[in-house]
Amino acid sequence: MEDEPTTVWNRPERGARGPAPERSRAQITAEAVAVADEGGLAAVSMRQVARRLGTGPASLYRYVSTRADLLDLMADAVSGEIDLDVALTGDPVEDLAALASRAKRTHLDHPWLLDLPTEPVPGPRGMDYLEYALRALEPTRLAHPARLETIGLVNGLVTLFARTEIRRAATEGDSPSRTRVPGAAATPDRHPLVTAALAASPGADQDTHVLFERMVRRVLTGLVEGP
Amino acid sequence: MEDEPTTVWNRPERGARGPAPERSRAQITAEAVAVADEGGLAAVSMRQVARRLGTGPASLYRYVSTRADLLDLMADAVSGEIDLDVALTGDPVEDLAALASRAKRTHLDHPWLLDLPTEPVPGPRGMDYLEYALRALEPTRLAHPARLETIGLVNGLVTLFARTEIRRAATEGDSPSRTRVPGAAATPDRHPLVTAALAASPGADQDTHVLFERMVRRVLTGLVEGP
DNA sequence: CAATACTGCGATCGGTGTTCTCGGTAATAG
DNA sequence: CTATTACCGAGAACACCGATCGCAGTATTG
Repeated sequence: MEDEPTTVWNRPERGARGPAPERSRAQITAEAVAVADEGGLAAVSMRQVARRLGTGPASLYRYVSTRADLLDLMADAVSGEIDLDVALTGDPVEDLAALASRAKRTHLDHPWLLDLPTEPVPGPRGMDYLEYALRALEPTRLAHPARLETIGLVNGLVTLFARTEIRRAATEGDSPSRTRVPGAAATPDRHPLVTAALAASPGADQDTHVLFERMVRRVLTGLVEGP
Repeated sequence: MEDEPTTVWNRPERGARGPAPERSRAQITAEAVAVADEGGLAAVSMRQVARRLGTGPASLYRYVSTRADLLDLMADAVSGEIDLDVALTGDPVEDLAALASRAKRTHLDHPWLLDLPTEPVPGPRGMDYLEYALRALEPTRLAHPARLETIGLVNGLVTLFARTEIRRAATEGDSPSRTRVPGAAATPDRHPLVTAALAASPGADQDTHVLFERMVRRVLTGLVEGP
């Protein structure tokens, strides 16, 4: 009936009694991020991270009560890479669009962010991000819940475009005829439009980033000054 | 240099030589979907599915070359639950919005869809869906790549709203004070706007579905008749 | 100083995806 | 009609995973 707090963020980093811990959450998190950056999220196992830290898997559980906790820490750590020192202009659309751009950049730097099993519980860095976004929306007449939803939607657009850009970058290096992966199940008679559309999109057409910017601005203007 | 096709969809379901298989991909997929529906995606293990089919884990690899294949099959199977027999009206915005609504319904019926590690490779059912969406966009003057991107964006909105609705439904049954999970790392002094916004969003405000419909229509009108 | 509460960590448990192998079976080739 | 060939089922095993337990050692508290 009186169980412990459920997220990493309200569990104390360490107790006050025993010997000083030889490592810190930040250190472990940094190592885990490094592992994920080079080997993908699947490579982030307790054993792997422990090995790179020169310790045993069991020791990590002094700092983290589960693997999911570690993933939350990782997500929050890279959230801290988003620059929040950019001054706000006062135009909510412009400010949020710029923020979204920087957030997408972080997703491209750490593609494993999109593989996180469940949307991570925001930590202090994520809260800073949210606070910044809310400050950008301050000039608005939106109700408070609507502001949160707006930010959520922008974040959704970020992950959406980040996903397509990452996929595009990953498919880029392969031979074009072999990597018809998305059209594997397309049959020309049953799916004429699909085959036509797939055939007509060989080049990376134009920079998806400008499409992203335009999209975000359009959605934001619609939301901010609409009803 | 000459390796086998990489997706389930172009691997033959069975060979022509040996004894008839005792099961089919469809049967295994159906069982796996059932497992996921009641136990979440984590419950879908080869052993679990095999046990429910009354066989051993190794046998499943006659039908599926990896667990990821099984997940692809599952995703495509539930894609088939989206009704594609609804006649098109000729209004792309209206038709795509209606389609998106039905797609979101499917996501709510199978919440594990959002937990899929990577966006699954579309199968025949997914292709039917894509073909239908492209037919809806036929009256448009959009270029072919732009049509695919539009559909991708609508799908993104579907997953986005499905995620929030699922989360809301899951959090609904808990006591309101204990389940302040999202605000676990919010500190009132450092994040005044966040705490204010979180405090002001207790009720489920209004139906998110109408917000979804409005959002999709707005985005679509902007994309379809804009440049 | 004694009690206490912590840390590090080897050993271990139950579970996972996947492969090997082998006996049996059905379609095909000669 | 027989021999070959390619397939199917499945038991056993491998390597790895997340997580727990218990114990020796250590710093803080009373």
